Amino acid sequence: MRIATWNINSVRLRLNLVRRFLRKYQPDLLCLQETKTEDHLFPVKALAKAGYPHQAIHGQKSYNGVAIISRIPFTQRRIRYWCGLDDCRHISVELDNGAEIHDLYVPSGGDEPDPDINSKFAHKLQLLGEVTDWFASRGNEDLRAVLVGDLNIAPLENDVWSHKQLLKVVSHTPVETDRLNRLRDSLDWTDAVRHFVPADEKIYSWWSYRAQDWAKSDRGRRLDHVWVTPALKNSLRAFYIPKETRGWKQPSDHVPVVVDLEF
DNA sequence: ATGCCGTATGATATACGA
Repeated sequence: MRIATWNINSVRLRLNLVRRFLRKYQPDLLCLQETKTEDHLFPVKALAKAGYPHQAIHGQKSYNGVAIISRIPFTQRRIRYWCGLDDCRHISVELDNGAEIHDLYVPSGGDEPDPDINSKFAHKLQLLGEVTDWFASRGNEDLRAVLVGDLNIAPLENDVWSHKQLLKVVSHTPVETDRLNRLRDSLDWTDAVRHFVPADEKIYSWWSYRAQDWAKSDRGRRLDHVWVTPALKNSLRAFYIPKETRGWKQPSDHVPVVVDLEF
């Protein structure tokens, strides 16, 4: 089973890039974030025609939005709401084998890493806390679950181009990485990419649009993640971060993260 | 680290991303 996650930054604008990725990497499931479209405008038919007829979508106009498209069927589709908002940041499906796939889009958090003066940062921390409590509340060592998405935090020193220079930049501040570690502890999740890549090796999934030459400056961050519960840890087989998608015409600023599981 | 780049929208400026 191959699972992919991609913050697409408008699924309608980048439909052709999605199709190109699907053709080239053949994931069984693709979890999208920042689809930025209402459900009735989601490209249901085009993606079904591309081989992904099973779709769970939860979007709104302009902002956020998540979707799971699949070539294998799923039995359940659920949405969770965080911070009392219906702002389209979560959707999950359950596969025939009982595994849950959770697609999550964590708020970016604005510019100032202080919840007292920046409500976006407060929202980010609160949402992480609620997600942590929810997963912890359903803890069960047999739970087979995969959590993917744009978590908007680069937790390790080598998840950013300069640990020292980003310590006070939202996405890599200690308060955020602490909260993400607490979320990881909620179900003893395994970070699938770091399962394969040693902690001293730099690896990213996002490069700013603002760099003149994203590849040359290579000032990236690893904001997109695939985590698995202990019951699936031994099923991890491989990962791919198809960096070339960042160089495609009119790209997303995020690239996909792809994980192969044998189950 | 700051960028001044990219998305969306009853839009020609503004909010948001990170």
